[in-house]
Amino acid sequence: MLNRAEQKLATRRKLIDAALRLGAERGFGAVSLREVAKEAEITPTAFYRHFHDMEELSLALVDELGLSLRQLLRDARKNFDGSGSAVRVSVESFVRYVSENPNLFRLLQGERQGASSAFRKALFAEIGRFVEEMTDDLDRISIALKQPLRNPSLAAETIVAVAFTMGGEAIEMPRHRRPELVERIIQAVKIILRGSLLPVSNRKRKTP
Amino acid sequence: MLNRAEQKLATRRKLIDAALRLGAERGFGAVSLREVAKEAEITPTAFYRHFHDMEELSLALVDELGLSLRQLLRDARKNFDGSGSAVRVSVESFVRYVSENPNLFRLLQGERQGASSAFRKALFAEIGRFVEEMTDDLDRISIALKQPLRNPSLAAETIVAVAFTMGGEAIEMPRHRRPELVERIIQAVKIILRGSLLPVSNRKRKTP
DNA sequence: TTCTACAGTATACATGTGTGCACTGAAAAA
DNA sequence: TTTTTCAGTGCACACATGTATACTGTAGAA
Repeated sequence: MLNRAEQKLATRRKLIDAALRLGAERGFGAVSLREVAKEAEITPTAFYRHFHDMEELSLALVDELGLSLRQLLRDARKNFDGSGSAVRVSVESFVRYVSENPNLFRLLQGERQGASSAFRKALFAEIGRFVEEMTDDLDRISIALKQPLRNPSLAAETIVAVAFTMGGEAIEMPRHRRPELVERIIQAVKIILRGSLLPVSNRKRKTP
Repeated sequence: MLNRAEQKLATRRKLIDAALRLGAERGFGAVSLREVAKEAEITPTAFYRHFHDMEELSLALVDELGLSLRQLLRDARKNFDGSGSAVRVSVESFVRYVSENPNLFRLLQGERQGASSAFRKALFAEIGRFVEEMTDDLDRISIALKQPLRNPSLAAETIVAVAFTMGGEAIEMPRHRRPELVERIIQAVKIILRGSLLPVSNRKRKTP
């Protein structure tokens, strides 16, 4: 069986999952402590054994989100075996991630505006980390392909903005139409990468 | 003085403004009917003379948003006198819009996820209209400049996604740092436009 | 085996919530 | 002038909310 610490952790998980489920539908600010407790099958007062208020729970959700985003990056890199299109593989990983973690993703996109200040700060920190990692990837790729980019960090930020925005649509879309969405995101990302390329100097072109 | 119909309209405005103010901070789902009524300085029961519930109020907010977005487009076009950079003028108009209508903009960006289904539907319809108008503008400009674009509607969608995402940061940013943000958005938009340009065929380049 | 720490329960209370009902007073219609 | 209309009020209700206080049962330390 589970020992005491494990049991406590399990209940904590239940609370986090409950908050995620309820918050994704209505927006996190509209979820009450009592609702979360009920959804997690504990009494309202037992809630305080885990979090001192809803605000603290929300910060735990952001941690959860950060973790999952790093997992996403790892998956995307793993799935890219060197052959094929890195963009396609990444976008596919991303849309799969959104499909499999709709509640976390809703948190990410929905609470940028609207939540408490501490919450927003934590959220933007996670998004910032994600953009940084993507910047590193872009740097590496552009060096490997000898296709230098003007402003890799702006390119990364732009790609993330577009992917996150368009990715949000995936959640409410019937599954069979998601491949179309994947194609559109891929096209958008390619537009951004193409627009970020430094022009190849004419000299090189003219003397093959 | 105000006649009866005007008075009623004035109170309706107060309700809408109140809802916008409160909803922008906490997320719309977290705002109660009673709060809105109090903020608008009427009794809770008088609320029902204007809207049959909070959901209906929220749809009025979306109308408000649509109106303001069309106003934004008109302003941006008006401010562009033909000289200078159309991108710069548009982005400046946009960031000014966000600065002057922070609550409407929060509604736009914050409630895509999380609100009721009818609300989201209305919201996306407005965003869709905005993207369409921008597509038309891009078409016109690219024809005027004889620089055809691959996929104007995808370009427009991408530009809107990026501008709306980055524009959201303007609200919480101290005023004096907004010019930097404007520059970053301008760069991002230019990246997208550049990436959307059809390659100039080599033939034309080689025979001037 | 006894004792203690502590996750979870039960009960209670003040306050907030949506909404029904009967009302008022003044603008507008008759 | 009299009557009607109707935005806004006051009160009342059943129910939800956050949280304080006292409790219980059991895992794990002594």
